[in-house]
Amino acid sequence: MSTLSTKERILNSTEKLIAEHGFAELSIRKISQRAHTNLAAINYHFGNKQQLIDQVLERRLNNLFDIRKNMLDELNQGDPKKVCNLEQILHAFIAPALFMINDEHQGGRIFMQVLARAYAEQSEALHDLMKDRYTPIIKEFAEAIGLACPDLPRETIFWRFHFIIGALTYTMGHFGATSVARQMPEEEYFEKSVAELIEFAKAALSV
Amino acid sequence: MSTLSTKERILNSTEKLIAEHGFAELSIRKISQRAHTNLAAINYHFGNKQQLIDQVLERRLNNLFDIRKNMLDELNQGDPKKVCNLEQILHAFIAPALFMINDEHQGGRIFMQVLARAYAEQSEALHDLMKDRYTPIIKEFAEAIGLACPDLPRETIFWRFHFIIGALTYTMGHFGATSVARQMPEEEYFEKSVAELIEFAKAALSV
DNA sequence: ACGCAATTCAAACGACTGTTTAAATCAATT
DNA sequence: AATTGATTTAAACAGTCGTTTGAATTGCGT
Repeated sequence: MSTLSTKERILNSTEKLIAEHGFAELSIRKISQRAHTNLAAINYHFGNKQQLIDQVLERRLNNLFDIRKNMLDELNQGDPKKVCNLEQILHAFIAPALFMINDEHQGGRIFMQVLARAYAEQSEALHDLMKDRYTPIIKEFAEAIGLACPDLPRETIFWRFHFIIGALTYTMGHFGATSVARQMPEEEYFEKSVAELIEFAKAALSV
Repeated sequence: MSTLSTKERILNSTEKLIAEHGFAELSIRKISQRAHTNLAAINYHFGNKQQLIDQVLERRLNNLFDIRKNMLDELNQGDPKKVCNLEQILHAFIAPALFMINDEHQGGRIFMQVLARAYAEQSEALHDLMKDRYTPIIKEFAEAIGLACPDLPRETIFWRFHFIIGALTYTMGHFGATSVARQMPEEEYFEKSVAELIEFAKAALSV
């Protein structure tokens, strides 16, 4: 049916179905139907439904975290104590997430809706992934921001960064919805979102 | 069993079950069991499951919007063109939402997790409610912020306010989780959240 | 071309889903 | 006390759910 393997087709159709209709209506029958395969293929390749969902989340999140980490390391040049430019730090954190959304070919926007829903549902697998991979990188970014904003107390940095993550998460999850309401072309609106969010974060950290 | 009516007990148990286990595991059998009533009582009082969920959302959202609107009108003194203090405007928007969270007696924190989940699931009923009631009030606040920040372009106001709403929504949805991680008493942490979020929003609108 | 392992498939399992039906119970009015 | 309407109940309905089973099929190394 396609050049992709059964396993890949299952992962893709799962992602699309979650984005389109949420977790509530997600069934392995619909998944297998959309992936042009059999019911039992899912249990064969992934064990059970939950482990399939976990792998959908992991597949892209690991990628996002790697990109963020690499961009920060490039600024750092391997030295966590190096003082970097605030805008570049924020760019390294924000841009990969939003670029992933705009990567229509790879279904990035779809994934962000999936992620937003899994986050709200407080998925256990997602929580574990966050603790193991996300939190350490968050801390690295917080450290870098602290060095770039020497006038702000450590505690303030924590709070402001927390709120910036909130603004980013909200924007990612509602990107499709808001872009419809705008009158500019979607591509233009996307780039505007990235720029405005970075400007917003800079302003929030400047006082 | 209780002083509350069957209808109220159903609404409350629904809210609690969504907050505890999400929409995925929500069944009218569990709801009726927890409300100490019969299966068919739900269909009798609410028509069907979806209309029950809709009423759970509406019950509290209408209340939140009313409070916000009243607080803004008090600042305005009924005149939408009156220039108000930025901090007071932000307080009128942010505080009612966070106070609702802290109202443990009325189950406010529970509701905010419900709201976060419904929002992620892109509930149709919630979307309609937003369009009819939320959007107009958002616009009123945006107007008031615009008057309070004469140096910022109208478009910038739009973006920054959008991000502030994101930070607020994120904080509401994850309040339970983050408060566990903090070492200060919960009550203190709550008040700190409100103050920090208002300071954050002020900073984000000051440049 | 054979044999073995990996993969795919149809079918069935038991459990759970939302909703409907009609009978039973309750509360209030005449 | 009888009657009426509102409420609650138990039971059944027709689907869908995730998972398992064992047979059929495929593809690859020999």
